[in-house]
Amino acid sequence: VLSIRGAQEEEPPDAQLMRLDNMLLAEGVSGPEKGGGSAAAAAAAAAAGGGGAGADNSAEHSDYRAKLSQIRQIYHTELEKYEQACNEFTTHVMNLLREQSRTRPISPKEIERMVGIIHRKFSSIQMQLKQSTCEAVMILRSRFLDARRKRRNFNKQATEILNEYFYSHLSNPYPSEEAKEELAKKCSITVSQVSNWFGNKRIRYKKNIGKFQEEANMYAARTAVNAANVSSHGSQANSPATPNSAASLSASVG
DNA sequence: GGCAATGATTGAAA
DNA sequence: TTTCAATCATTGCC
Repeated sequence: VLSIRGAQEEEPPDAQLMRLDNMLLAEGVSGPEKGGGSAAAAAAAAAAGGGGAGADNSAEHSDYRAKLSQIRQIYHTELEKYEQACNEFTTHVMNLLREQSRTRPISPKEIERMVGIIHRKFSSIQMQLKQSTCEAVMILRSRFLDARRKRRNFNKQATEILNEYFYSHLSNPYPSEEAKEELAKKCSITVSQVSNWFGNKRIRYKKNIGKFQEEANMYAARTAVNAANVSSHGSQANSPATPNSAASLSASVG
């Protein structure tokens, strides 16, 4: 009675095992040879491709699949090994008991108990295997999904647009949500990429203003030239920009 | 291969 | 929630 109660109180006995099994099945590690795995990989690839380009997605996808199938292979050979070892050990113990039965009476219940103990031992080992396999898959997935690993530099035009905004708003380089959306559209990047860029730019500029001085001068001059061109073309009527600031900027520079 | 530049992430602070 | 500051991971130049 004690042992039964103990077993029941030891949390759910195989709830964790079921969780592991479900996960391995979902990831395509323990399922049928092909199909489930590629589905999971495709889902992961789709999740990873949210950012931007995604043209070289198939290469990464196949890389992910290759690594997953490696994990899968190791998992299966290990599992098979344990099963074989379990069977061998069980028959070995059975033989011993059979031999012992010549010298002492051995009840079927005792044999059953022995087999149960052996199976429990081996299934706990299998559980460890499943757990470490799950961990390996999780690590693989997190690496695959980590956007830092497939970072691409923005193209020159995008960087120029962002820098232009930054240096022409140097006193308050915090674009509004609308401004971010517009910049994102112009640069063909996402709004969060714009936010990241400004976050990085602000902190790096602040940390080393001297290093960015040349760049700042260049963009200030360019902005001034643009402002001068706009005013010389007499397009004040359809220009929503504040004429005061533009005028003062162009006056002070040129 | 070493190194600086750069985009992304993370946790704390505002 | 947004921003800051530190850090990670990759890119690209030498």
